[in-house]
Amino acid sequence: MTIKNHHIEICLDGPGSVFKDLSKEEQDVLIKNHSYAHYRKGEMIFKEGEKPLGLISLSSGKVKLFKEGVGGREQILRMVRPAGLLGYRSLFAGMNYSASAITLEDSTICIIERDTFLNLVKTSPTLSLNLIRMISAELGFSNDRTVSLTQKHIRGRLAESLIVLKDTYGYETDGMTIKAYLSREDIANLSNMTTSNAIRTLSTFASEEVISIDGRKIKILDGSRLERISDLG
Amino acid sequence: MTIKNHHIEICLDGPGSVFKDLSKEEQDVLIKNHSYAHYRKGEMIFKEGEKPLGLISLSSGKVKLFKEGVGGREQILRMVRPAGLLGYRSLFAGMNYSASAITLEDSTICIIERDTFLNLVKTSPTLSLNLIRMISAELGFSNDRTVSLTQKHIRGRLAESLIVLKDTYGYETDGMTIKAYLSREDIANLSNMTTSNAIRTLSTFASEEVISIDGRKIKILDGSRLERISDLG
DNA sequence: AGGAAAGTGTGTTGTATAACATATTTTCTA
DNA sequence: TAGAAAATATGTTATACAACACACTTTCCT
Repeated sequence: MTIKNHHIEICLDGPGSVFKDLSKEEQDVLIKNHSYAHYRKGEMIFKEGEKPLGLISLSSGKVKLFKEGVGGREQILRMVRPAGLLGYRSLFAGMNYSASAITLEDSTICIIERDTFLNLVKTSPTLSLNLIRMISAELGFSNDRTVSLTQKHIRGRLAESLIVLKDTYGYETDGMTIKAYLSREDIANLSNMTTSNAIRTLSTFASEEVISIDGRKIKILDGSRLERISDLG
Repeated sequence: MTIKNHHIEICLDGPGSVFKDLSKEEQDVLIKNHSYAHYRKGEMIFKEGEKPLGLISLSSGKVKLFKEGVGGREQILRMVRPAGLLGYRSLFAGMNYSASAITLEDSTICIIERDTFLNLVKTSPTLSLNLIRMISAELGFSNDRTVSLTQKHIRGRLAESLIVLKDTYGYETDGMTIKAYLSREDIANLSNMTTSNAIRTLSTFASEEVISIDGRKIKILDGSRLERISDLG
């Protein structure tokens, strides 16, 4: 039996992994045909327009997936956490990447070779159903965000983004601090607003004691209030 | 052998159908386990929050899929054409509909019973791969739209919507008239703007001779110019 | 260590577009 | 077929937010 190293183990069995309930044999194929890579904080994993080499699964760290819009303005589409996949869309479509991925902290990825992955999808109903469910969920998220980002006002958009961050990365052990330390610029790009307005609105939330801020550390003091701000738009 | 009626035939073999290259046996299962329904223009097929009964495939007509946002404001997520699917996302997630569907003209749908569909997905790698490809494509579309709708200015958003309509429904035989006759309000809800601004901007485009308008009939006079307006934002 | 670069914070101005108002035309429907 | 309702059209006003300017602080290099 092949010995799983730590990185691929997380990619296979980590939270929400699409490979979770595959058979030993199927997982073995993946173990034998993967490689991995480390990236330091702020490094680019891939860039819009490049050709995908394989399926990427995040083993550790945090990654932002984003598109460049009008005038190079960045819109973050999704925040990725370990066992999350990157680049599968382009892989299935046989197209080049239509978004870029950059690490937010030191990260490790597993890369599963293109054909290995596609063949496994063809032979494993479990995997394909997991993939269908995962992509469907992401489509739902994307649709929700389209409506939020276009219709909600600044306060609502920022509140929603903080909730998204909390839901994606969870809390530190204190049960209040969001386990993600983004720059104000990234928070702005997640929320479709300028950096200035992200800074300003975060300060306002802090003065209203909905959150507290200490550098990049954000504590959610009043979750239900934050939820209400997000819902009202 | 089961005789295909006209409606299910389109759903199985129509343009972009995910059932297209299924085996005779597999298609037969669908033929035996489907029903169909007619809707007149403007009728609701399903509403956000309702429970999905089965997979819906559009056999004829046109349908808008939309979400209600802040203050009931409608955002059209997708325009559906024959052989396009509706409601699969909720079906896979086992959730209620998270968007509503209304016909834009008299339409016919085929309904494939929930379990029939899910079982077929489990046993047919062809179907699951087709589904994965289709959902991936839609996710790509959704991501693109998120960026366009949030970042482009009114002219760019409207231009893009006209291009989307043209790409989805094509031209009439004259090769200029968009084969879709939406209300100004629907065009606005597709483009994330108010009805007034949709009307105004359409007029401007007409006065610039990029398009011509005659009631709901829209002719694209200068496609490359329209493309440029869309790209510039 | 010391200078540059990046990130954070706050006030001011400009503008795109929503909101509103109202007229006209077209489409339903009883 | 008349009256109501919906859709289209256009002008005016209000405002949310981007854009800009600038000070201050932290982080990054070599």
